[in-house]
Amino acid sequence: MDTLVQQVATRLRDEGGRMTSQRRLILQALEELGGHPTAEEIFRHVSRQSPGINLSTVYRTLNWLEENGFIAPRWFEEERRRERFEPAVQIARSHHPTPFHFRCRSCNRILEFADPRMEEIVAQFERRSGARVKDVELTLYGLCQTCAKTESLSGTSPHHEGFIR
Amino acid sequence: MDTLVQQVATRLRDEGGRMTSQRRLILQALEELGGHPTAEEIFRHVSRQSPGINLSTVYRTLNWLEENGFIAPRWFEEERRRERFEPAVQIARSHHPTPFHFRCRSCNRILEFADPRMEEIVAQFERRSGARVKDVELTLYGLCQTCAKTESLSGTSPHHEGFIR
DNA sequence: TAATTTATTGCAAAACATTTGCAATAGACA
DNA sequence: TGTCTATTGCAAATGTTTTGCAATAAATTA
Ligand SMILES: [Mn+2]
Ligand SMILES: [Mn+2]
Ligand SMILES: [Zn+2]
Ligand SMILES: [Zn+2]
Repeated sequence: MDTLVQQVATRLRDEGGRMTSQRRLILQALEELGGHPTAEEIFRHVSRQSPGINLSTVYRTLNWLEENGFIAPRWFEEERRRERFEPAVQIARSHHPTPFHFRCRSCNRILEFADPRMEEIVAQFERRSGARVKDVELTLYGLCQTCAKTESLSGTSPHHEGFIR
Repeated sequence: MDTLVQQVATRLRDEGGRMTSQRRLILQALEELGGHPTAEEIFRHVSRQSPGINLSTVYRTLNWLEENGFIAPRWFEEERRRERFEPAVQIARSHHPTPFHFRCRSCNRILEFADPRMEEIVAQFERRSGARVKDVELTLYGLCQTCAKTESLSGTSPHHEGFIR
């Protein structure tokens, strides 16, 4: 049990599912793309290998992978309707390795980080509220190092290029 | 300059806009509803007063209020497409009074909280990454006190009622 | 107060991301 | 190789938000 495809195949077999060529391609796309690709991006990637594949197949597969803990979706503010799926690099972990994100409002670059102090913040909230916290979503928005520099040079934001998506 | 309607009217006048009966109703709805209403909920609320009002008018007004810093949108995970607007209780502040949220996955109740330690977490991220952080979004998900109790009594979640929406 | 200007509205249609019903296809297993 | 049925492709539906446009009504002017 090593590659993503194999792990998924095993889980699939356990519940009477089938490993198909489409699912194999989508899993490879997740590994090759990394980062936080959208369903659309994954679709375009697999379409190069296999032009016949359908967008709804991508959605169905992504949903199954999510329900089975292989990937996790993320949402970033204005992108109201776009889902970005965590790469399936750390498989079968329900929690993200470095769960927190920073997103540059100028170039859309995403940085990941972790901070042990979050744990105490959550613990205190639980004590005070009586609630039981299962998941934590922390996202910072602003300008990445590169964009912050460009910004300060040219006065009011010239919306420079260098986009990631 | 005291009520929300008056503040908005002033801003409107400053930029050649007009205070309409529809906008007045929507602003009253924001005050009366409080919490984190959706566009749809605001629409239903104003429709009771004035059945002729149109959903797109609600959206257009909400967008204008957002662009002008009177309200702020929030997104909560699975509700992929629903926007919840912060009430306009604290007007003309670009930052939310208590910026962090907890949302119960069982009853959808939302609790708000603040924690001064977040500031140091953000500051450290800025130092290490070189990025400039403008906004912080922290959302916790889990079970509120009430739902946590019910849950523990009855074994596997019976998805009890008492919904907020 | 009436006329003028044009921002705003209601309406219907479009946009956009995602889901779903269904008949055809193709994995898995005997 | 044949059987069973999970999965696919396709087209249509869904749910939310936006947009074009002619009609309406705030605000300003005469
Ligand atoms: Mn990530
Ligand atoms: Mn809030
Ligand atoms: Zn940047
Ligand atoms: Zn609850």
